[in-house]
Amino acid sequence: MPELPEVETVKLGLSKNLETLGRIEQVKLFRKDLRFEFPKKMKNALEGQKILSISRRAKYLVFETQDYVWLCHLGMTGAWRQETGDHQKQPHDHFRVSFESGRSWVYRDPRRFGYMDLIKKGSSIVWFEHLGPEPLESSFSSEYLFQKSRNKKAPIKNFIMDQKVVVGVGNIYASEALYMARVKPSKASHRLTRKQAELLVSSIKMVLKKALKSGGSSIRDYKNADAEMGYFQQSLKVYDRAGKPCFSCKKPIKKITQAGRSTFYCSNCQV
DNA sequence: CGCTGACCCTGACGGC
DNA sequence: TGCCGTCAGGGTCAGC
Repeated sequence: MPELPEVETVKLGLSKNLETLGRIEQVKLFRKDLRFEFPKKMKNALEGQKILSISRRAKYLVFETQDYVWLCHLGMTGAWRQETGDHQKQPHDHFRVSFESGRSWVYRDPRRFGYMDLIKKGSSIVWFEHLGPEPLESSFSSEYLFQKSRNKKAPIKNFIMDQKVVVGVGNIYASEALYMARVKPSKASHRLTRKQAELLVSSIKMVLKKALKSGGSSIRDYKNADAEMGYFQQSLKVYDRAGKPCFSCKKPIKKITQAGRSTFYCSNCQV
């Protein structure tokens, strides 16, 4: 679930009525680790703090309190749930913060590929040090991608999924953007033409923006348990459509494996 | 340097 | 019905 657009949507959801949340009254860890151990100081440090803002960098949620930057990466299956009053712990609930207002946030993550970290404000955030530009910011330009891809032999799909190149392009949107730009995923990055770099950059931006727009509904749907399907079926042109006809030329969509991940493309439309 | 495969973990799904 | 293999949207790392 946690594509960049969904992390953004989670951010917006948690940001609602942030000013009426009040201080963090209690932090509860239901286990000692997710992908990594929770910071030892986490509970003590956060209790009494107030969440001042929520932002996003790459696929990290960034909670700013008076004294700390609290990071949360959702991994593959991480999700936040907002609750009011008393609630029963559900399977795979690992973490809960309760606020003065009586509201609480519960982190659930079946596969536990997510993680959290707590950094004293003013300290450098190591997790962010080697991240490339945000895909929707102007610094991610065709000129940037073109220059960056010179002398890189890696397939273009791997290249755009490399967080040092650009953040937030996941496995689904990599395939989708390459299809939109009509670029073959296996193409060596350094062989990308200027024109293709332009098309690819605008495709990445377009695909993410479109997903961002339907992101809200995707999250609502997600809670309704069956709407995730609807979201996928409506918006994805190649992902998970192996063997099905290309919407443009009707030839069957191909599925290959690159760097251990599935890639979907049209061998006729993409060059 | 770049690529593959293993790994972290659980659940869903399809085939038999 | 149930068991088993495969795969999943993220990311890192050793090893070739």
